[in-house]
Amino acid sequence: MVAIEPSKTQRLYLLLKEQILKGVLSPGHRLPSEPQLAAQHRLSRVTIRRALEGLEQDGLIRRQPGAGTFVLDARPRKGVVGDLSNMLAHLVAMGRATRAKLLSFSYQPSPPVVSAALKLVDGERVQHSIRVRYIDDTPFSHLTTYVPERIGVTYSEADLASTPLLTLLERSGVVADRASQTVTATLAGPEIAELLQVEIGSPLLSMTRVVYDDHGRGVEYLSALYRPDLHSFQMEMTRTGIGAERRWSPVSSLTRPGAETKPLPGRGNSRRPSITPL
Amino acid sequence: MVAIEPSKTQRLYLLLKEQILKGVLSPGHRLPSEPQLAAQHRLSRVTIRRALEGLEQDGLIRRQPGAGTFVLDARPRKGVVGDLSNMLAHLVAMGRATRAKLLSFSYQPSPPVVSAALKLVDGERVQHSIRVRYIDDTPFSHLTTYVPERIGVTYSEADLASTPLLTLLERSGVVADRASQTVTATLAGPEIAELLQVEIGSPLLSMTRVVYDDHGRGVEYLSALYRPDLHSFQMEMTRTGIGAERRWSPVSSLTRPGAETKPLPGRGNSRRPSITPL
DNA sequence: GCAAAATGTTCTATATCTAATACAAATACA
DNA sequence: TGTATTTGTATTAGATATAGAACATTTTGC
Repeated sequence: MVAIEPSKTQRLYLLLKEQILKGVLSPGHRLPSEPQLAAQHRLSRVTIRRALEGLEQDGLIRRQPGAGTFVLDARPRKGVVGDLSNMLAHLVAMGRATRAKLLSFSYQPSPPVVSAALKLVDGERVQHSIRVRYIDDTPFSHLTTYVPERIGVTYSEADLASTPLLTLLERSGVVADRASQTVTATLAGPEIAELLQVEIGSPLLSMTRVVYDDHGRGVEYLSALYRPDLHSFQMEMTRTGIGAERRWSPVSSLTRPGAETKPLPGRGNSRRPSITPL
Repeated sequence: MVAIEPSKTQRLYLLLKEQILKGVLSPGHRLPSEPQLAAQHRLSRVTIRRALEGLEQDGLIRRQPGAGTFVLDARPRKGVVGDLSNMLAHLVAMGRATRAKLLSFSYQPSPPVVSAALKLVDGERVQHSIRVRYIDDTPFSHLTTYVPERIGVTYSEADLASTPLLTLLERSGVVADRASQTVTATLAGPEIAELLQVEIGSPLLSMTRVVYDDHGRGVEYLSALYRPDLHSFQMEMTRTGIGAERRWSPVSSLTRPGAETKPLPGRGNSRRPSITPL
């Protein structure tokens, strides 16, 4: 019984991809010839070529007969970079067309995980929904939400298909006050892969958020998956405290809808830590 | 020409491994039968079995003829959930033993990406280093850093192997003032996979951070990779503003070292928001 | 005890991966 | 203009991955 290993082709493909994206191999640089690569990695030229074909498809290299294989300008992520927490507001402000497809809508006993997070009594019922959100007709997030039944009944299936959940909640008188969110990385399974239009086994950003109202009661449990090629989670920080207590603290990341792009490192940035380190 | 993909066996193997380690499938839980899995994933039973064999070898499942396949309590080490920005300080505060292995240390012309981020003139030289950080002898982060040469010369190779880079910088009189960081998801290539002791093709949390001093000059470019089974990025937020301007704002997220719950990355972290309202 | 369902085992057949080789076409350079 | 080197293409052969099926053995549950 052998450990499960990836194919040699994929190994080489990932290796080269890594080096290119990482900048080890800079744009314009010529890769070793196929026979050379074959010798270096002790693989046949067929395998080398298959890996290069993958890179070519990714737009990472240019192959010129007779000349060689060259690294292209691997542009670092042209995607919509934004703070996941306010992303939707962002997109709307930027006038991007977003829509959500409702895949599932039901009332059911709360899964243990959700019960624990929202501090429900065991088996209490919740409103459960699964949505995929699109931006300009390309899927960019997969949202699974759980809301305590007492709150869930205040909106309908149609509401959920058209309006952000948080908006619905606040319309119902719920005061979203605090949230705790966790970001991790996962792999796309067959289902998710199809919905988000990525390959099975692709990396995904996974975010779990629990929202509490002003009484500290859990009102929403959200598990979201994002395509890392379309989004990344960005935040600004400042250095606060002194001595051993000196640490990074987040800065309120209100990204200005007008000001696209860069973290804006300008020293003249008057937007000082608008956050109170209290 | 088809995109380079991992084998179906490996795909399924990684997918299930993920779910188990993440707690989606809790210990004791019985997996669907092999024919069921085959149907769900549209694979042959042979393939299903190969993947399960891998998991069995890892000690993640127990297979009992006639009964089924069960998830074992392989909950590895308790995941250290923390804010990536202050993680190191955390760990130190918790008395965990961390050490870094220096894999590379050199002075070289700045890669274009780094030049752009740090706003260096093209070709300006930088101090480049690659480190792997261990906690209790298991690798948990892979760090690639670039520092402008004028600053880089203030510390030695030995310094870097023993002391956090930011500490070195501040010791040299650099005042780290602001930082911009971006979090995404990637896949582990062969090199990284070996260094972080994960499978090739495993998901990784990728963080890029640019640190600026009080004059707005870039002083450090950091590209870090984290194992999502050991760490996740957590933050607390509050709801601020009114009306259409109502948004999420981050809260200084100091995790209390004392609060040693059974965290576990991913879904189901029921840990109550442990912010210190100071 | 019996039937259903689960994993374990074995087999055949096909597709894909990989190696090895040969040759054509395009390019670079002395 | 050659000549060497490069990528593109094709063929052959063997190893491996995957699908599909049949059957044995163990367990569960009635």
